[in-house]
Amino acid sequence: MLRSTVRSRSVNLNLAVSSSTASSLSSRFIGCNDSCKRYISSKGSNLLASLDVNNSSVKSSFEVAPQQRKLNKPQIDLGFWKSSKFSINPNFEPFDRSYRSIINSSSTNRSVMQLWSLLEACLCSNYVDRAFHILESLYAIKPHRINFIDDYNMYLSYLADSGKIKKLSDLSLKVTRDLEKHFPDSTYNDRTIAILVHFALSFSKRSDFGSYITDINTFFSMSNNKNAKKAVLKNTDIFTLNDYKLLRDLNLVEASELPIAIRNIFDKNPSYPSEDTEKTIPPIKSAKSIPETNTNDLKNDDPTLQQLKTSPSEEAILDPDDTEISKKWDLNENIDTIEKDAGELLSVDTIGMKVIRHSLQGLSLTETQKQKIASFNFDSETSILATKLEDKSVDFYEIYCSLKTDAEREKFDEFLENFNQDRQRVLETRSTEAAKERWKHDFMDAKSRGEAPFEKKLNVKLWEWYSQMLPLIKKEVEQANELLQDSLIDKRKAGGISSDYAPYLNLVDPEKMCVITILELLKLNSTGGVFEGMRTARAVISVGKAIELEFRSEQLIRNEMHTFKNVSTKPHVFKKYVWSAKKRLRDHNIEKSKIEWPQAARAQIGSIMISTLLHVAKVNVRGHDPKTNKYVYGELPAFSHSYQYHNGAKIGVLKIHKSLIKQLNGERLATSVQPQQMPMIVKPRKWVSWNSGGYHYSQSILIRTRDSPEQVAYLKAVSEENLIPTIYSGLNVIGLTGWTVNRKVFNVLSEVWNTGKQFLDIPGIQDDMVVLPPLPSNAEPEEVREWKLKNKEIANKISSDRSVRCDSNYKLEIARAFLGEKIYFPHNLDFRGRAYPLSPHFNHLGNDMSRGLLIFWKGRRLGPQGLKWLKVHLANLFGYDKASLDDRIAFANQHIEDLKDSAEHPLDGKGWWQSADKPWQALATCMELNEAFKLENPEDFISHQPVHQDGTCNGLQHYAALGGDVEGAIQVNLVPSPKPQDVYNHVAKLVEARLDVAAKEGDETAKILQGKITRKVVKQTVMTNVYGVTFIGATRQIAKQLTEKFDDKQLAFEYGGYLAKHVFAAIRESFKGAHEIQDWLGECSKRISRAIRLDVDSKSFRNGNKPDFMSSVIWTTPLGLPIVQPYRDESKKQIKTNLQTIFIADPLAVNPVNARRQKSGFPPNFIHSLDASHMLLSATKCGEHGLDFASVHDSYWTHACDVDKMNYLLREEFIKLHEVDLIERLKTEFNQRYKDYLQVCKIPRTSPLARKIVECRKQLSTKLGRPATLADEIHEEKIRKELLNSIESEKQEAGKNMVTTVSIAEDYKDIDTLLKATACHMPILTPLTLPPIPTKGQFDVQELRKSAYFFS
Amino acid sequence: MQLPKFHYGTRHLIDSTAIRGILHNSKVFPRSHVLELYPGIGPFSNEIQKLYNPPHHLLLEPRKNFKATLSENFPNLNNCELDPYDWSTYHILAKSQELNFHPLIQDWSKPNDDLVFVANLTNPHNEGLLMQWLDCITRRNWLYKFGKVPMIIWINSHLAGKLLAPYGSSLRSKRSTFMETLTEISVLAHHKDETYPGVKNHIVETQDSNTKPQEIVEFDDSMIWPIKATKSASSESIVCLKVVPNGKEIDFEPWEFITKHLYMSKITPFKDIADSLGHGGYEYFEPQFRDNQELWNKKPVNMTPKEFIEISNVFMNWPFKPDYRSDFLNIFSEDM
DNA sequence: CGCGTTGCTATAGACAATATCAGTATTTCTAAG
DNA sequence: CGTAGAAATACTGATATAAGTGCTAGCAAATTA
Repeated sequence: MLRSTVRSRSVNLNLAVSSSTASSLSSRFIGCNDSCKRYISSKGSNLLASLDVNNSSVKSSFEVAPQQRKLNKPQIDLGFWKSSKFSINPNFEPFDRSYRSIINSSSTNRSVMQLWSLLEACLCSNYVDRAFHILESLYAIKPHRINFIDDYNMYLSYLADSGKIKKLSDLSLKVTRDLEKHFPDSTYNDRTIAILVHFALSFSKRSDFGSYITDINTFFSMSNNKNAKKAVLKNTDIFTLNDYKLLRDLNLVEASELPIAIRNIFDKNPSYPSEDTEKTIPPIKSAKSIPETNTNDLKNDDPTLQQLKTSPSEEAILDPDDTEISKKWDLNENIDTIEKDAGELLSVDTIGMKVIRHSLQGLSLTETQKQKIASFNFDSETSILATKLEDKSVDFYEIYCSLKTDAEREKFDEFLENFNQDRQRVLETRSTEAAKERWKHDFMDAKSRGEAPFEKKLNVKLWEWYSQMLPLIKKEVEQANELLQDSLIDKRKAGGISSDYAPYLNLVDPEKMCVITILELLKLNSTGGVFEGMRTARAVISVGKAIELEFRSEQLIRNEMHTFKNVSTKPHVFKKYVWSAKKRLRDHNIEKSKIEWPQAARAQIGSIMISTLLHVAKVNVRGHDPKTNKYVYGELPAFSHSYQYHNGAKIGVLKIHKSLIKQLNGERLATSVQPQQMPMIVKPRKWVSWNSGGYHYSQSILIRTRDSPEQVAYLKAVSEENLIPTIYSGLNVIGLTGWTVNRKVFNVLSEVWNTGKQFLDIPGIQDDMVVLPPLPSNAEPEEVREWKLKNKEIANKISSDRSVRCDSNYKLEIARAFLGEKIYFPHNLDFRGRAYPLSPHFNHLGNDMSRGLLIFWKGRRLGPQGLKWLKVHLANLFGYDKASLDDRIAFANQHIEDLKDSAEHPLDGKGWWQSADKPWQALATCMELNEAFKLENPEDFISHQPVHQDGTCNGLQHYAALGGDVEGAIQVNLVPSPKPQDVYNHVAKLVEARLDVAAKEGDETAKILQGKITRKVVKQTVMTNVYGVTFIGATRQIAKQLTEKFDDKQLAFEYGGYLAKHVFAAIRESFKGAHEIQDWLGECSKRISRAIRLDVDSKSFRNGNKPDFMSSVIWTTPLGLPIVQPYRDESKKQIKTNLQTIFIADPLAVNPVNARRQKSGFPPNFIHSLDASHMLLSATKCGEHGLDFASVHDSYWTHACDVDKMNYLLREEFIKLHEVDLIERLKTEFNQRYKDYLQVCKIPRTSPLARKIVECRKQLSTKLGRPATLADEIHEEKIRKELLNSIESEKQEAGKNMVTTVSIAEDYKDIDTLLKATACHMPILTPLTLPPIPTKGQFDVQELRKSAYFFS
Repeated sequence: MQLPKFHYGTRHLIDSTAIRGILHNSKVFPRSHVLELYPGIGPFSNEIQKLYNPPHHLLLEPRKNFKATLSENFPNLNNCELDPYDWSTYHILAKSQELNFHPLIQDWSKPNDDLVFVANLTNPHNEGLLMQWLDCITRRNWLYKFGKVPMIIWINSHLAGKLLAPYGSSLRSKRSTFMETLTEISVLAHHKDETYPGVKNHIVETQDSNTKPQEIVEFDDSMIWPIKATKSASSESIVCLKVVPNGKEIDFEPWEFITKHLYMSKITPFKDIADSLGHGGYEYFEPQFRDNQELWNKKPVNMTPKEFIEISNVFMNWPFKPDYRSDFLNIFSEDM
C-alpha cells in the first residue's frame, strides 16, 4: 500500500509534465507521419486549438517531432481531461499487475471483505467477543493495517451501545489497552473519540454527570485535528440528536462546530424539544385536546399563505433545505414531542389531516377535492401496492391538472413532495410487511368464510406456509445462537450451519426472512430456462441477497433512529426539517457502507431458508392411482428439489407444482408478490457520489458493475475527486422528470387483460401444455429427435408466453398502484455510461405497452409546433417515419377519422391503432390528439404525451462523425437533406444489387433470393453491425426474418448465411469510414488486452514464458467517466449449501483478461459510451432550459411543444461532443495509460532480429545461471526504464547503454514487415504500439446543425 | 502400408495376427452381411475380407484422410463413403439397389446370425455416437430393427471402463447399469499392460456378471497405430468389445427416469434422494420400501438391474408421480 | 520449417453445473518420551 | 507437559454426467512428419 502510494506520487509528477506536452506522448513508436496525415485534408482545423509544446520548459524523455499535430484542447472541458489524467495514475494498486484471487476461504486466509461482513454480522447480533477475534484476524492482514482503526471503531461503537460496558473508565481503558497490546500498529482517530464522547454523554442522567464533562473535554483534546471538535462531531452516525443538543446546552461545543444538517435543525426550530420540555409539557393523551391546537394552527397560518400566493417566484424553490421556505413553514407550526402509544397515534393522524388541509389552502381546489386529500392517509404503513384500488379515492394527477396557475401547480407539487415522504419510506422499506399483511388478511377472510382446501386462494396458502415456516426458522436461529455462544473458536458444524455463517442468520427478523424467502421463490418462477420452476443456485443466491438487502435497509433506518432517538417526527412541519437532515445524513451513511456479504454466506442463508420452506409448503392435488384406477386427493410439497441434465451438465432445479403454477398464472401477482424496486413518488436522491443517489433507503451504485472490483475502483477514484459532475447532473435531470400513468390507456389495457385472451403482444392465459402425442415405440432415432425438438419448442413457447404475460401482469399492477400519482424513475448507468431506470418492471424503457402507459406529469400547451410534432409522433409510431416531416403531418391529417374512432372506441371500433408499429403508444397519441381536436383551437391543448426524437442508427452517426465520413454521414442524416435517408433501405438496395450481379453469373441462391430483400430483412443486422455482430449472429437474425418467407428453418438458415455475407459487404462498402474506425478500435483493444505492465508481478507468471495478460481496455468518456471493460476469465467455484453445492464466481478475484471479449466488445462499447455522453449532455442542457426530458439510449423524449428546442439542444451537444477529434484523443489517452507496456509479438525465427534477440537471451541466461524466461526479460527492461528515468546522469547513461531484448526490438526499424511474415513462431517482447489512425474524411460535424432528420 | 498424416485421434490395431485372433474369438463370423462404421485405415476390414470374404461387406468411412488411405491400401474394400453419423445414411442403405446391402430382419427371440456391424470409435469424440447407438437397443430401431445384431467395437479403454464398471466403482453409472440390463458384453481384446483399462481388476471382478469368459487377445503398443492419440494424451490404450442385445424387455421410460435421477447423486442412499424423484417422493416411497430396508438404504452405485426395475415399478404405481415422459422438457436454453 | 490440424467461440444487456473422488494440506488426536 | 506422528478433516482440482454436433468462419494454439 505504502509502496504504491509513493510510486503513484512520483508518477503524478511525471504526469504533470506529460499533460502539458500531451501530444508528445502519442505515437512514440509509430512515427508521427500517420497522425499528421489524418488532418491534411481536414477542414476542421479551426478546432485544433493547440498546446504549445515549445513553451513547455520541461523536457520529456521523448523527443517531440516538430511536425507533429498538436492535440486539440477544447475551449470547454466536458470532464474528460481532469478525469482521464487522474485515472491514468489512480490512487490504488493497478489491477493488471498481478492476480488477486481470494477464492480460498480457509479461515486463516480470508479476504478483508469476508472478515468485514462477518465482523459486522457478529456485532449486529451482539457477539462482541467473537467480533474481537475477527478484529484480530483483520489486524493480521498486514496491507490492511492502515485502515484497521476503522474496523476497530466499528467494533467499539457497537460495544459502547451494547450495554456490556458499564463504566466510562472501562471503555476508555479498553481502548487504550487494545490499541497498545493487541493492535500496536494502529492509533485512534476522531471517530474513536466520537464514540467515547457519545458514550460519556449517555451518562447524562446521572447525578455525577459533572465529572464526565472533564472526560469529554479530555477526549476532544486527544484529537490531532486542528479543528478537533468539528472533526469529531462530523460522525453523525455515532451521535444522536440529543447528544448534539446536550453538547450545545452544556456549551461544550460551539454551534458552528456542529455539522450543517444538525445545525439547521437547531437553528430553525427554537422549539426543538429538549429534554426539559419533555418533562414539563404533559404528553397529549387523548384526542380531546386536539381541536384547540388545530384552530390555532389554522388561524395563525393565513398571513403566511397570503404571502405565499403573492410570491410565486420564491415558491419555485422546492428544496426543503432552503431557508426561505423553511421560515414560512415555521410560523404556523406547533411542535411537540409525543411518545408513542396507540391512543396517541390516532390523534396524531388527526392532526396530520388538519395540517394537510391547511397546507392546501390557497389552491383552487373544490371542497370535495380538499376533503379527499385531507382524508387521505399519508401516514399509512400500508404500501401503495397493497392498497386496494377502491380504497384509493384521490387522484393527484387529476387534481394537479385541475389547478389553474403555474404557481398553484408548483405549490401542489411541493405539497406532494413533502407529504409523500412517508409513503415513499413505506414503499421502499415495508414491502415485505405489506405482503405478509395481505396474506394474513386474505387468510382470515377465507377462514371466516370456511373455504374448502381446494379453493384456497394463493394468499391463503402463502400465509399458511409462512406461519409454519416461522417457528422452524426461529429454531434455526436459536441453534445458530447457541452455536455462537457455546464455543468461541470452535468452527465445527452444528445443526447444518457452521459458525462461519451463523451470525448472518441473526441479522434480520425471522418473520421478514420467511416472507422474503416465499416472495423470492415466487418471483423466480419460470426463470433460468426451467419449465415451471427455477435454478436452485439462483434461488439460493437471490434469497440470500434479498435478506442482505433487507438488512442493509434496516440498518439505515436503525442508524436514523439512533440519531433521532426520542425525537418525534409526527408534527408534519417539523418533520420537514428532520427529513432534510435525515436525507443529508443518509447520503453520508449510505456512502459509508462498503461491506458485502460473501457469496458463500448468501448461499448458506438462502439455502437454509429455502430448505425449510420446502418442508412446509404444501399444495392440495388430485392424482390418479393406477392400482385402483381412481382419483385420489393428497397434499404434496409445493416445491421439489431435483436435478436436470442440460447437455450433460447437471443443473439443480426447484420445481413448482403444477397446481400452484395454475394459480400463479391466474391471479394478480403484484398483490401477493411485492416487487421491491418501484418507481418513486418523491424525488429521487440526487446523485452525489458513486454510491449515493436514487432510492432513499437502499444503496444504489452509479454504475451497474458486474461485480468487478476494477470498475468500482476507477469509478470510486474519480467520484471521490469529484470529477464527474456532468454525469450526475444528467442523471438527476432524468430522475427528476415527473411521470404519471395514462389512465385512459390503462383502462383499455385493463379491460383487455381481464378477458384473459391474447391481444396484441400480450399472450393469453395458458394453463396446460399441449404436447405432441408420443411416438410408436420403434420410431427411428431421427423421428424421436424431431419429436423432442418440437416438444421443446412448444414448451419453450408456452414458458415464454407465460413469462411475458406474467411480466405484463406486473406492469399492469404496478401501473394500477400508481394511478394518479406523480412518479419518478431514478436512474443509474451500465458500465458504458448508458442510463437505465432502477425500477425494473415498469418504466419508460420497457416495451410498447409500458411506454403507452406513461405520460409526463407536467402538461404543456401544444402551440402550433407542438401540434405538428404530435402528429409527426403519431406517424412515427405507425412506422411512417421515413417520409419528410410534412408528409408525416399529412399522414396524421389523413387519418383524423381513424384516430377519432380509435380514441373513442379503442376496443369496439375499427381498431386502427392496433395496426400501428407501436400500438399502445399510438393509442395514447390518438387519444391525446383527439382531445386536442375537441378544443376550438387544438393548439391550446395541454399535452402530457412525450414525443420521441430518434437518431437514425445512432451508432453509425457517431462513427460517421468520428471518421469524418461524408458518404456515411449522408446516409445517417448528419447532412441536411430534404427527405430523411433510410439506411436500412439503402443497404437493402445495395444487397439487392449485389444479388442481381450474382444471379447473372448463375448463382442459384441469388436467383431465389432476388426481390425478397426488404428493409426489414436487413434492419437488425445493419443496426447490430455497429455492436460488432458476428457473421453467425447476423445469419441467425436474417434467418429469423426469412423463416416467414420460407418456412423451412434449415433453408432459411442457409440463405441467411448467404445474405449475411452480402449485407456485411454492403455495409462495409457504404460506411467505409465507420469501418476503418471500427477496425482501428478493434486492433487497439486487441493489443491492449495482450499487453503486459513493466512492473508486473512476476509471481503471476505461472509459466515464465507464457505470461497471463491482465490489462483490460480502459478509457475515459468525454464526460470524464472512466470505463473499464469487465471482461475477464471468471474462476467459478463450487460452494456447499444445505441443498446442494452451487457454482458461482468469486466476485473479488482478478483474473487474466478475456482478450477475445475485450476485443469484440470495445468498438461497440466505445460508441455506446459516446452516445451515452451525448444523452447525458443533452439531458443536462434540457434540464437547464426547463424541459422535461427522458431517453431510451438514442431516443430522446420531451413535450410536443418543446421538441424544437430539444432538437436544437441535442444538435448543439452532439457538435460539442464531436468538435474534438475523439479518436485522436483516445489514442493519446491510450498511449499515456499504457505507456511502457510491452506486447508479445511473434516473428520468424530466421529473421535477423530474431537472431539478435536469441543472442541477447543467451547472455541473460548465462547471467542468471538458468534459462531466461519472458518474465526475466520484462524484469530487465524494467531496470532499463528505471535507469533511463533516473535523475542521476550516470544512471541515465547506464540505461542508454543497457541492451535488453525489448530495446533491440525497439531499435529495429522494420518490425511491421516481420510481423506480417507468414510463419511467425518466435515470441518476442516489443513496446506496446498502437496502429495509425485512419485518415479523417471531409465531413464537418458543424453541418448537422441544419439537418432536420438527424434526430427525428 | 500407407498411413495418413493425421488421424483425428482414431487408433487401430494393425497387427493381423491379433486381428485374426479377435475375429476368431468373437464367434460371429462368417456372416453374410458385415457393415463397418468408421473403419479408419482399414486393417480390421482387410482381415475380415481376407478371412471370410462376406458376400455383403460394406464400409462407411467418409473422413478424407482415411478414405484416401483406404482406397490406396485396400482397393478391394467397398467403402461407400457415407457418414455413419447421419441417420439418413441407413435409410439410403436400405433403399439403395446399388449398394445391395439388405440384411434379413430376424426375430428378437434368437441372436441374429445374418448381420454384424463393426465400428472403430476410438476417437473420444465419438463417445456420444456410441451412446446413441446403444440407446437404439431400447427402441429396437436403427440397425437393431434387424434383430439381436452383434456389434464389435473398438473404443478407448476409458470408455470401456465406463461400460463395464462394476458395482461400487466410481465409474459405475447409468450406462453401466444399462449395459448390464440390456446387453451381453464381452471383451475381445485389450492391451497387455492393462489389467483393465481405467478400472482395477475389472475383468476378474465382473467376469461372472457381465463379461462372458472368452479367450481374450492381448496386444502391445507396437501393434497400435498411432500409439498415442495426442502427444499429451494419457497412456490408456484401446479395447475391442462385443456387444449383443440380450433381448430383455423393460418399460424403458420410467426406468430411464429413475436411473437418471438416482444416479445423479450416486453414492447417496435411495432414501435420501427419493425426494428428488418428484413432489413428495420420500413420503411415497418410504412406506413402499419399509420391508426392503436393504434397498431403501442402498446407494445407486450398488443397485442391481433388478432393483432399478423394482423401483421403477413402484414408481409407476404412484398416483402423484411426475410426468416422467416429458422430463426432458423441464429445462431448455433460454435463448431462442 | 513450412505445413495442415484441432479447438474454441460467436451482439449487448443481465442473472449463475454439480456430485464425487483422489490427492494434498491442515488440524486434531493420541500416545510414548 | 510438550511433542512427534498418526488419524481425521478440510481443501483443491479433476472428472463424469447426456447423447445429435441447430451451422460456418476466423483466429489461436498445439501437434507432427
